Amino acid sequence: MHISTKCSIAIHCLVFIYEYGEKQKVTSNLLSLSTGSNPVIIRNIISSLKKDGIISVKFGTGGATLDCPLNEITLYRICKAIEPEFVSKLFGIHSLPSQLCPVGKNIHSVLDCSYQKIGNDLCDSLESITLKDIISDYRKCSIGG
Amino acid sequence: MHISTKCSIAIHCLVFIYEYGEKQKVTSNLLSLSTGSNPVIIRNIISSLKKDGIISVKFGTGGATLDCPLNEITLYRICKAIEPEFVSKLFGIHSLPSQLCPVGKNIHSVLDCSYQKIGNDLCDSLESITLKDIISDYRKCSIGG
DNA sequence: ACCTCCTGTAATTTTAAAATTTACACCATT
DNA sequence: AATGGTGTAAATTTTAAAATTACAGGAGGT
Repeated sequence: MHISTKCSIAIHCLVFIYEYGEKQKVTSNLLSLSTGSNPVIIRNIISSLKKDGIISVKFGTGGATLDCPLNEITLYRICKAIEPEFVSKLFGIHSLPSQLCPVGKNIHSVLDCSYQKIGNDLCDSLESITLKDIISDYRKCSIGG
Repeated sequence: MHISTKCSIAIHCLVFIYEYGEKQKVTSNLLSLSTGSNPVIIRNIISSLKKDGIISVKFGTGGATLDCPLNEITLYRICKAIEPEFVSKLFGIHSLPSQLCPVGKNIHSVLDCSYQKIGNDLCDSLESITLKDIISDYRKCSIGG
């Protein structure tokens, strides 16, 4: 029901892999230290990104590398890879409206009309930002701080 | 971190009040039955909508009525009334990235750049839908089902 | 004046979802 | 065969949301 923290962690990982992946072996343990979250969470995220073809991981010996040009990796693609149903999960809907009440009986379809439109707009918005933009933001930020 | 179910319940209540508010006294108990959620949740939602001037409630004797033209009640206004910080809560961010890592140190600012843009787009989208649209969807839906 | 039905809120408990931890099979390199 | 990695499953802990309980107070009917 929200843009998951996993998505933020995924972006963190991708930035890390892009910036340091050629110099050193990027393991789930290293990413776990950098993000401050659990290695298993990292492995699950990495696994999702891998299935989508965004990155590839050397089996056995370990280490993740980007497998795709920066401008083809949109936020939409990342969110979708992490959680395929993220759009429908974005909206919380009360599950048991009364079927005896005319409003209760129809409220789900009514909400769907609006929520679908908002979901589509959100996807467009997520589609418009790529890892290329994010890397460029990162380089700007990391000069100062 | 998501568009709350409270928001869906609020919309449900507003439709109910608009459609039946003149014929009968709409109490929190009635809305609780129609939505299938707890009277206290309803009262809290009603209270938030009241503070925003969307509805008014007769004190003591009870009963809620719309206090505002339909086309001035946007989804943005409803979400904001229910949860003023809903935009920033939309995005989950891992809270403890390593400050020793250049990516970890800057990831929050980097994410903010993109998330702010997405948050703005979402607000525009929510602003574009009003209760007038929703009532009209409701009337279409309730003919068939 | 008193009873009833309602609102407004605080405090607690329950429920459900997310994240962490633990555990272990399997692969590649040395 | 020892080491350091991945890939998952299962159990536990943590956290946030929703429901419940409880009660003080207002307005109207009798």
